[in-house]
This record gives sequence, C-alpha cells and structure tokens, in this order.
Amino acid sequence: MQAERFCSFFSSFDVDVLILGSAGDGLEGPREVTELPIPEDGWLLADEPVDVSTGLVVVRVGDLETAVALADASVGSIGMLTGSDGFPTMGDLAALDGPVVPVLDWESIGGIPTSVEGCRAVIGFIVSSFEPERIDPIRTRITTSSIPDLGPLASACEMEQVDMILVLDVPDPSHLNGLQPSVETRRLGSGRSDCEPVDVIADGERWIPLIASRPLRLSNIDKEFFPDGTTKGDLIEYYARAAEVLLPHLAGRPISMSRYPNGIGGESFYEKRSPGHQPEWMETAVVDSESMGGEIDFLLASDRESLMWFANMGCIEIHPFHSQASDLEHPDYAIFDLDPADGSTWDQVVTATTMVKTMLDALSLVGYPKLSGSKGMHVYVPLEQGQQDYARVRRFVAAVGELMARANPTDITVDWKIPNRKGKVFVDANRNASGQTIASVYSVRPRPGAPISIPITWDEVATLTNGDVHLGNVAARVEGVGDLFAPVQAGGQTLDAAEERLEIS
DNA sequence: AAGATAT
DNA sequence: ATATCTTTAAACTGT
DNA sequence: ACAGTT
Repeated sequence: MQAERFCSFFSSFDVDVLILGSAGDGLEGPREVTELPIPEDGWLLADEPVDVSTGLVVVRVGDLETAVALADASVGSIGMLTGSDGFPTMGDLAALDGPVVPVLDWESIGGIPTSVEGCRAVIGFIVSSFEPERIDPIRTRITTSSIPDLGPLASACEMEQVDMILVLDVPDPSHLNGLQPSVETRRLGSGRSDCEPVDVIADGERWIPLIASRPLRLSNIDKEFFPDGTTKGDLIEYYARAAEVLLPHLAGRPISMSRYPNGIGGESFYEKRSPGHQPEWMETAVVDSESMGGEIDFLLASDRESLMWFANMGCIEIHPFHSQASDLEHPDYAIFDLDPADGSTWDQVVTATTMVKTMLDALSLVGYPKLSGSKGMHVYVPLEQGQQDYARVRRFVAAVGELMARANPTDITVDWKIPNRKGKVFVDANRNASGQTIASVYSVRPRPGAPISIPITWDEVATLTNGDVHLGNVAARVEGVGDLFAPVQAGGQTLDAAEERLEIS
C-alpha cells in the first residue's frame, strides 16, 4: 500500500519502473537452474495446493529444483504459485519448460497495485515473459483481509486486452468491493480454517503492461527523519527526482552509506560492504582493501531505484569514491575540503574559498565550488582520468593548503590537531584518498532543515550559505540553473604544470 | 533497517 | 508470532 | 603498534 504513494508520484514524470514487492519477490528475472533432481516427495513440497475450479491444480513449490522437476514430470497442466524467499518468481516460472501455468500471488509482490500504471506494469511484465497460451487468462491470487479497489486492475486489464482470473482468499467476502463471486474455490491444502476462499473471474475485463524490472519495497515512508517533519518518504522522493542530475556523478563509483535508520536524531553508522540483503538487481564492485587485507564488495548507484533503495535504508548521505571501479587508483577530481573549525565564521569559509579560486587561477586550473550543506565548502578540480593517483592528488591539495595557511595564518590552517584549528578554516587534503567519505554533490545532509550539498557559481560563494538550498527548494534551483557540476563529470585537467609551479614534482 | 536468534 | 539482539568504515597522521 | 581524525 505504501509504495503506491510513489507509484502515483512517479507517474507524474513518466516512470518506466514500478515500485513494488521486495528483492527476491515474485517479479524478478529467471534464476539459473542447472540440475533438476526430483525429490522423493517432490510433489508434497507444494505447501498450499489450490483448485481454481477450472481443472487446474495450483501448487506452491518449495524450491526451484522441485519446480523444475515438477514441470518436467508433469503430464497435464499444473499451476505454480509465485512466492518469496526461495519460492519461484514469475521470472523463474517463465524459464520453466513443461506445461506450467504461472499463478501470480499478489502478496509476493506487495499486494495489488492501487494505480492503473502499477497494474499495467505487472501485467506488462507477465505478457512479455510468457507465451500467450500460458497466460490466457492470466491467473492471479490474493490472500489478505483487505482487498483494495479492483478498479485499477480491471482498467489495466482492459487497456492491455488480457483476461485475468483473480482468486480471492479472504476471510470476509464483503471486502470484495461489490464484485460478484462467480466461481467457488475449493482449498485442497491445510489453509486457515477461518478463511472461506472465493473465486472471482473478472470476466471480459481487459488489462495492461509494464516492466517491473527493479522491484523495490519501501518501508516506513511516513517516519519523521528531520525535526521539521520531513519524512523518509520525502527523502526517497528527493533522491528519485535528483537521479537525473545525481546519477552521472555516481556512475561506477563504489558507495559508502551514511545511515540514519531513525532519522537525524537517532543513531547512525557508516556502511561500506554490501550488506548482502540488497536487491538482486543492484550492482556491486570489488575493491581491494589497502590496509586491511582482502577484497570488499561495495554497492554502486547505477539507477534511480538504487538511490531509492539507499534512501530506504536510512542512507541520508551518499559518499561516492572519487575514482571509478574501472580504475580505482586514479581519482577523477581533486577535492579541497574547507572545514570551519570551532570558533570560525562563515566569512572565513568564504575567504578560504576565494583563496582557493585565486590559487587555481594562478595555476591555470579550473575548480567548481559547492556548499557542503553542512558547515563548510568543497571545491572540486576535475582531472583527466587515469593521469594521477591519490597520493599525487593529495600532495597537490596539501601543497596548496599549506601555501594558503602560510599566506593567511589567521584564517587558514592545515593542522591535524583539532585544538590548533580553533577559529580557522581547516583545509583537509586527506579527503583525497581511496574510500574517503565526502558527501556527494546533491547529497542530503543529516542536519535540521535537510540541507543539500549543492553546486554554486563562484559569484555565489559570497551570497549563498549552507542551508539556503534544502530538500524543500532544491528542485526549483536545479531546474533553473541545471547541473553546475557537469564539468566536473567531464574531467580533463592534469596536475603536471601545477606541480612544477609548486615544486612538488 | 533488516536479518538472526531467543522466548 | 513476537521480542530482543546483532551488525553495520577505513584511510590517513602523527606519536 | 596505537590513538586520533574525518
């Protein structure tokens, strides 16, 4: 039900992917099947046989191997229910040979979508996955105490010109929204005794399609994540909308999550390794761990649904590597992290940023500033891919930072010790390292007001401040000025000349 | 947040 | 079934 | 090796 809010939201900007079900649920693609041993009691692994009163015996098979065995050995048609967590998905069933009729259990994908678009998505997936004979009609089933309005499903069927049998296993037939039960169902298994199953044939109704290639379940979208009432749903929605400008900056980069499962007032933690319970469709990259031995599997953010999954995990901040999985040694940009220490002012941050600009000008380099969204400012210097490794980039930033601190010791420091930074802006060259945690451009920050790390022009350095751009107003700005960080994505500079000028080569 | 374990 | 517990970073500096 | 820093 909750996911529907997002279905309707997305329909407003032409979504090709439906949000429903969870990873491992019914709409995933076919999994690989190699051996097919028929278990001794293979048939009996069907845990909930149902007779749909059309001569079709429907079973839910406990595992993929049994499903395959059953499909091979079966003489007549047999219906197989989808399920979650090890049970066959619709994609699995599509891959089976034999007289198998797929039966979608709506529960396995989070219920019947309440929007026509959502229903069309599911139907489209089915239509594109099965030969027409196997899905005429499409057989589905729902077991719930609260059947939603079936209007959208009926409309979708009509638009898609498909027929559907919907088996309603409901405790109370009054939940059928006026639809007349037309076929009785006999339950063969040991179902709940308080359940009086009823069949409904949506006779003559027609329906539609869509591709639910990246099913995603969202949880607790109404949980307050920021004290102003901004919810987790708002966060997910933001990242979904920001995908267009954000994804290019994350492409191919291993992601560190900064997670706040209970909002910015709750506990938080970093998570780098892929947790293993992410959806199958999420991409990962192997990273060799430097100081620790071994390899680490990181998640990537390759599509909008990945961003939404991150947000659903309570990941408010997204921290991408500064290099791509294809060439982890070489960052695509240098970062000047300008961090105001205790007792310093925003004015000093502006001064520091301007000094960076002056230095870059003198070195014939181009940089791009962004509000960190938190306390300070970031300046990115796009680099030509594969030209300089992290150590070189770090040395360059450190050299510039030291010159700045020497030229203006009252405002700038590069001192590692916190007490020595008091009243100054810390230029942190160490952000230029593999696996470092810097909030991505367009990342929300876990602070009151949901500020965003937003690119600005050099002119705006003196006029904008952190908090000016936040979750509530960022869309208008990005639509107005576009992606000011696009040149960072483009890369293109080398540090050779600058290193000579700075005498650090 | 989500999975694992204990009751 | 439900309540509670467990897990969730790593690179870098400077002693 | 170890504590401190992000």
